[in-house]
Amino acid sequence: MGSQTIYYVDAIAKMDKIFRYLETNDAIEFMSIVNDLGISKSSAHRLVSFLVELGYLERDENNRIRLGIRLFKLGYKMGENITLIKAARPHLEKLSKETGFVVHLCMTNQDGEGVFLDRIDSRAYTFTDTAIGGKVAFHCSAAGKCLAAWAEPEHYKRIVSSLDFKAYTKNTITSMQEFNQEMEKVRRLGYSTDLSEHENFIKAIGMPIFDWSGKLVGAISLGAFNSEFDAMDFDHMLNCVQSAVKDIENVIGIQK
Amino acid sequence: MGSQTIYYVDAIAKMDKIFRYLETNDAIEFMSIVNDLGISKSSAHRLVSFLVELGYLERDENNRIRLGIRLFKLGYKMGENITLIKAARPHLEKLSKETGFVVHLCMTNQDGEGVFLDRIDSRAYTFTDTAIGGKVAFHCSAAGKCLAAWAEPEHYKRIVSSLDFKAYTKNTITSMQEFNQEMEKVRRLGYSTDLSEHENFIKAIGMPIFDWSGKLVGAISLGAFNSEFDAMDFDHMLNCVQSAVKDIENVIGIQK
DNA sequence: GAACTTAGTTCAATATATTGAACTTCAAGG
DNA sequence: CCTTGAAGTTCAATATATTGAACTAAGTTC
Repeated sequence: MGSQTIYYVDAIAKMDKIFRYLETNDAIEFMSIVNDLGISKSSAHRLVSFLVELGYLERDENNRIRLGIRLFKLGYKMGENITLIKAARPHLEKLSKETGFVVHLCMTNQDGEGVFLDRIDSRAYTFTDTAIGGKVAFHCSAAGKCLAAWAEPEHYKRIVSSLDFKAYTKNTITSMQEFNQEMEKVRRLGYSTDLSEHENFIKAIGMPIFDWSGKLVGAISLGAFNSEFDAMDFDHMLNCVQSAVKDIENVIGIQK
Repeated sequence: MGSQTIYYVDAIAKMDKIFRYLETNDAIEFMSIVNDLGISKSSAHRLVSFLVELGYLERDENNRIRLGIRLFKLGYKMGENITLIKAARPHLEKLSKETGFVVHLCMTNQDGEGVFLDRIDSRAYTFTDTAIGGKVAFHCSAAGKCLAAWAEPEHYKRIVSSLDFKAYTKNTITSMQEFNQEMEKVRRLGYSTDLSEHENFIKAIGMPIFDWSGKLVGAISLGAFNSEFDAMDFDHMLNCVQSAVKDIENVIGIQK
């Protein structure tokens, strides 16, 4: 799966362990770093204290450890480098407002993986399992299918070879044959669907975003709980997504 | 000024140097890490390679080094912990739309410093010098004045003792006496102003945000170029800012 | 194609960080 | 008021990382 580690810097690896832990836990106690992450007390203490000094970690009112504002700052700076986010944001918000559904923006990162770039929550709820910056499944998500379907040939090969076909629901695509058929269908229709293939209670439509040269730059998806999704006119949803994509593509066309 | 370094972890300090460098430079060459940051080639190479493996850095098409998606992800996660951002966002956008001006959201961090949390650019321009996560000046910015004016007594003392009274323009407050007078005025009026005190060509109004218990949680500011600012009715601006603050305070009141 | 420059690699001596064990506080719970 | 556990500190032996120098490879410039 992941590329094997060739390089190694101890303090960085430990820091990364702590950050990973803090992605699933808002705040942790110092001793859980020692006990759960297997870092010795003295070096953990030094490392954490230094990271707090630099702002990468913070201590809350109960002296528990949290992610620090430095990461917020750097993450924002990183996000500014991704022009797609800025270009898409207002149109994703409009799309979410029009439909009341949850909107996701995704792109392919440099390692060829699909990642979530942005999410607009619906008025009523949010999908908490789609972490911004986190990975998008290619075989069972609407946006992921688009990223795969219009990937460059060699990239497509890499995607295909990396598929694990994990069956999240009974509708999940679990074979290469099914996947290739689905890809052809997506390319033919110009959009993708996720019909409860990742979560039993969620359906979604996905559509690719191309730049002026016709290169795939990302994909958006519009998702909702099954009952809501089924209750809405499919063509209307499709039109809404389509026009959001058009708007985004126009903005991208303007900027360098 | 800054708290002196007590703890130190070499690899982390080097990483921080690189990140700092990448805050002002979108992409850098490997040798500039060696030459400009004074990190030895062999350890720089190992460190950078490992940080790239983990996703904290990325290499672009020209093999230059950039901030990585991992920081984006962690920064987003960190931002989610700051509920004020989420609560305020839509109302800041509304305020920006109503006035056409640039809106900033600020709060005090755990070290007692003022930091920018969010910025809504106007249709026409953006203030590129206000980095999200960066520091807000207490003596020469509209939002910073509010953060100071309604700070808890011991916090206020700390703020006052940390003021350097750097004179950015001829209007900048440069003495303790002036500053204390200004603070009293701000408290009396219920809002603050920055009349070209930081940038010669920019003016702004600031207002504090309180939670249900009356505790200061942040401040917003509405800024524009002098000509635009002067052209708009002051009371109208004030009303717009006021109603945005009210809306934000209502949302904060609802959530825990 | 000769001369540079950047990037990446290797190595042994040196400098630095890690470790666990032992100890001190401090606050909470019985 | 005694006990417990989390948090923080210190230390010397051990393990690990850093360093600069020397080298390869690849790309650029003149």
